[in-house]
Amino acid sequence: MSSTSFTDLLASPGVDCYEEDEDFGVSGSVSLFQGGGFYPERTGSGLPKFKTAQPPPLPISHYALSDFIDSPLLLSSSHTLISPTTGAFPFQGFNGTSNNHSSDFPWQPSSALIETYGVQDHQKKPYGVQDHQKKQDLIPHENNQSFGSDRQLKVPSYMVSRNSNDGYGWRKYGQKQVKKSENPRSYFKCTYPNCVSKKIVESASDGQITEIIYKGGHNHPKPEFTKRPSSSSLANARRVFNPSFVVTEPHDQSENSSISFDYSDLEQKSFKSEYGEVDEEEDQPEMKRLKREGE
DNA sequence: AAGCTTTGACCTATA
DNA sequence: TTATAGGTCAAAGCT
Repeated sequence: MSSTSFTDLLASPGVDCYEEDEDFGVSGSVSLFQGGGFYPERTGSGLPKFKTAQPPPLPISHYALSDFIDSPLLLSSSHTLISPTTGAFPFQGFNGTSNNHSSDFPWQPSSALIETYGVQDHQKKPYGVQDHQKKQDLIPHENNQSFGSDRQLKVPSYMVSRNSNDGYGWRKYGQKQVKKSENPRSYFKCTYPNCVSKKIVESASDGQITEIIYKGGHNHPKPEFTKRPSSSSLANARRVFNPSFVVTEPHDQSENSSISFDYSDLEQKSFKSEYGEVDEEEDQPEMKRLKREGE
């Protein structure tokens, strides 16, 4: 197991390229656990402090993905692996047989900075500088070829611009063309009252999500949705986003020294909502829209 | 009518 | 100190 390579994981039948969305990154976020828990980082004023959260000493993303995967830190602390193709956790031994009470936990611990990368993007453009350098380090180029013709990764624009179906409600509050990427970034805030969680979605012109960055954490449980999508197309559309892997970075220096991967906790907390209901839970506004259109 | 996206302007951090 | 880039605001329009 310790020799599991990125390629192996890619080839693994257990890796479902159509697994769920980036929220696994959220669920798999790590840095918040060792510090005593949830940390929507806040300044003294109560505002989230994102900029100061650059943790140079030991960001995971400085390591090769294979190292990350092989890390006993990761393996020993959970039953899970991050799928390099999906960014999802296979959750071995957690196929719904475990505690499924996702609603039992008061909040979704998604406060770590999470970056998920769409695979296609890496073959068409190299990342440039700084963080992107790190990203490249995490991407075994040999494996990029595996995604060569994977056109099913195309993501409808509504997915990109809305919420990428992680179960939370997101409202777009800005878009910007940034220099270090050829793709525009869309800025989203969680629509839940008083929730400071944000995410930045970088998407290519053709609608492919190339990167998602989560900032801040949700201070509320994931909304429960009861709607069941009848549209297979919508379901399919939702599935096409295929983050190649998840990188987490603690963005609080206080957490640099020890990065904990307590996924077991996360499993219990979020798995149901991810695997059990996530197919049913839709982008809430999107569903409203579709519903309206159907009427 | 509410909630969303769009988009230009503005603010702030960084080199 | 200044220029630049990234992030956010907020008005307007749309669904």
